[in-house]
Amino acid sequence: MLTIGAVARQTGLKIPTIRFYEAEGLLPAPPRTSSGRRLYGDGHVRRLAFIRHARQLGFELPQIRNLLELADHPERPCGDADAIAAENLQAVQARLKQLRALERELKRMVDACATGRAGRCRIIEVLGDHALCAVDAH
Amino acid sequence: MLTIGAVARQTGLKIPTIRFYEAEGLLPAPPRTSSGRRLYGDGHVRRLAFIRHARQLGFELPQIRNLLELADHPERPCGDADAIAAENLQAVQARLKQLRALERELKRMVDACATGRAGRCRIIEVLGDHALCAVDAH
DNA sequence: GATACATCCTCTAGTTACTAGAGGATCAAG
DNA sequence: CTTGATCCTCTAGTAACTAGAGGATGTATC
Repeated sequence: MLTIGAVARQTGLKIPTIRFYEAEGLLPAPPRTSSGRRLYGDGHVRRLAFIRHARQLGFELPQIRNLLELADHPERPCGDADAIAAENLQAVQARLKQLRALERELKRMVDACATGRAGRCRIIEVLGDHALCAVDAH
Repeated sequence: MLTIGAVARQTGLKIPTIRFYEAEGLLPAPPRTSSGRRLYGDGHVRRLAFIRHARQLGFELPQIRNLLELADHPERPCGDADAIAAENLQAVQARLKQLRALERELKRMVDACATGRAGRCRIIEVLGDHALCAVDAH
C-alpha cells in the first residue's frame, strides 16, 4: 500500500492532480488510514499511469473516462464496447498518421544537419496539411 | 485574402482562438481592412492548421512556439535547430510507441468483438506501462 | 516523551488554453 | 436604406490542472 506521495513519484503526477482525478470520478476513492490518509494499490497506480499517458497523447478527460469505462466493463453488450473501441481506434490512427509525418520531417532535419546542409524546414507544411487529418476536417 | 470567419471554417478553429493565438504571438498579426477587419493569406492558414494539429497531438503552446521558431529560422546556427529537432523527435517517437500499443489493443478488441468473443480489455495495462514511456518516467 | 521536519489533509485561489457573450461597428444583399 | 451576417474589443466563464494557506499526523532523533 502506497501513500499519495509515493504514487505521485511513481506516476509522475502531482499530488493535487491525483486528488483531482479522484474528485472527477476517474480514480476510485482509495481506502484511508484511521487518520484519513489515502492508501493506494497497484491497480490505482496502473490506472493513473494510463490516464497520464492518455493525456500526453492528447486525449481529453471525457474521452479517457470513456476508455476507462470500456476497460472496466468489457463484458457489456458487445456493440457498445465495440463502438467505443472503433471510434477511439479511428482517433488513434489519425494521430498516428500525423505523428509519423512529423517524425519523418524531424528526422530529415536532424540528418540534414548531421551532413552539414541546413535545408529548409517543412514541419509546418507537414502538419499543416488537412489531408492527413482524418478526424474532423469539416 | 480571407476573413477570420473563413479561416475558422477552413482550419476548424474557433474565431476567438485565432485571435488568441495572435495575441500570444504564435500567429503574426495579419493586415487589416480600412475598417479594422483582419485579412489572412495562405501562410496564416497553414500556420494555424499546424498549430491545431500539433495541439491535437498533445503538444503544449510553448513546445509549439519552439517548433514554429525552428520552422521560421532553419538557417540559424545548425546546432540550435538540430537540438530542438532532435528533442522534439524524441518526444514524437515516445508518443508513437504508445499510440501504436493503444492501436494494437483497440484493434484486438474490435476484432474479438467481430468474431463474437468479448475478451477482456487490456488498454489500461497497455498504456499503464512505463516501459513504453521514454519521455520522463523519472 | 519531546522536538523537528516531512507528509498528509481540506479548501481557496491562480494558471493555461481556450470559449462564450455583451455591446457596438461594418458589410453585403435585397 | 434596412436587415442579417460578420466583424471588432473586452470581460467573464470553463477545463484541467497547480500552488499555497492553515492545520493535523507520521517518523526519526535525542
